[in-house]
Amino acid sequence: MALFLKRMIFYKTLSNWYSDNKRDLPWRRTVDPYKIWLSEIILQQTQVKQGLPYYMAFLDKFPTVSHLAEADESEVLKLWQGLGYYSRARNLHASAKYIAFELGGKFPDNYNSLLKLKGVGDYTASAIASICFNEVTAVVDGNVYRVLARYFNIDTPINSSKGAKEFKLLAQELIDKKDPANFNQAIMEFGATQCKPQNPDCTSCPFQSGCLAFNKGIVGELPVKIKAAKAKRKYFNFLVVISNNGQTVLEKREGKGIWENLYQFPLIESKTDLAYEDLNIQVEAHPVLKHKSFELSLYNKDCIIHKLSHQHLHTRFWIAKLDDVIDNGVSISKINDYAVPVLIGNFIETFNF
DNA sequence: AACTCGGGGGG
DNA sequence: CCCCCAGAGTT
Repeated sequence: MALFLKRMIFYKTLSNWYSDNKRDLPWRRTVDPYKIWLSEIILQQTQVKQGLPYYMAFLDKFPTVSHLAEADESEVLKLWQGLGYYSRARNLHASAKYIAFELGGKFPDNYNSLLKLKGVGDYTASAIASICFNEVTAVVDGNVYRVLARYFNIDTPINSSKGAKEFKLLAQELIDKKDPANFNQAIMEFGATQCKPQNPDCTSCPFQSGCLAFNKGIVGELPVKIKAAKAKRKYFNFLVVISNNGQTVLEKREGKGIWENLYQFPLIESKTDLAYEDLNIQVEAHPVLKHKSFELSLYNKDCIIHKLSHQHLHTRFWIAKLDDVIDNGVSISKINDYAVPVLIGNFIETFNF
């Protein structure tokens, strides 16, 4: 009985707040599972402001799951360029093909079926199932962790398996069974715009009297998170070849690491900062320059430091102007057709080919 | 359980 | 420098 009442009050307060404060976002004007799915994948670890233009561009180019399924992966990656976490794009495309060609175009319509899609985990399956199909499955994203940790004063680390279970269970107890779609979206919106990570607006918060963290003065200490390892330094030396017939060399990144299936200039990678002389020798001896006559120059004397969550890339670009043609080159005039990492894209934009 | 996977923005 | 973001997959 106490739980029932608590739940009632929580949702009443939340839904009132939401109806007064919700942003008008394009994916709130539809329950088309394809569009909701697309929005959820784009918004994984990505703020609305950053993801919004990509959502519009994807729907413009791929209005339905069939359009997406029939595209080449290279097209999908090109449209995803700049958004990061490129496995999302590869998995999105793979799942579109699965839906279009193996499920006959019928979009999975429940949590368990949705979970079978590549790139769809507990959060995304819950979001689509609740928003599109009114299934009572609570979402637990970064916003929900924060709101619940503060309101209920829970200090279990949110990025531990214990925390994941605990918060999922709590959210599932709190969710409004009559309107799971509205509950899920409301609690996330509340976390995103009011119960923010920094400087939450507690003075105007409708949950203030019931919020355990506020009443103990520990809002800033919650949620608790296990610290991530510090970023590692790596040293990237790219070889920008320019042939005498307007071509350069781009290589597709293979394998499991960062930027899988994106393109880059030939790369010499090292864990330590090699001495200039050693580097120069390596660049000159690189396979793509073998048996060629060229003039080598270092584009940036000071390293460009490209910062990612888990590694800092200290980068130099070497320009090799060839008095020759090259094998397997790509026209510099078509360089913008290739999906490249931001680090490469910035160079291409700045460098005057 | 720990690690990997991007890039942008805020303090 | 630190933090976070409508997380998921791999080891």
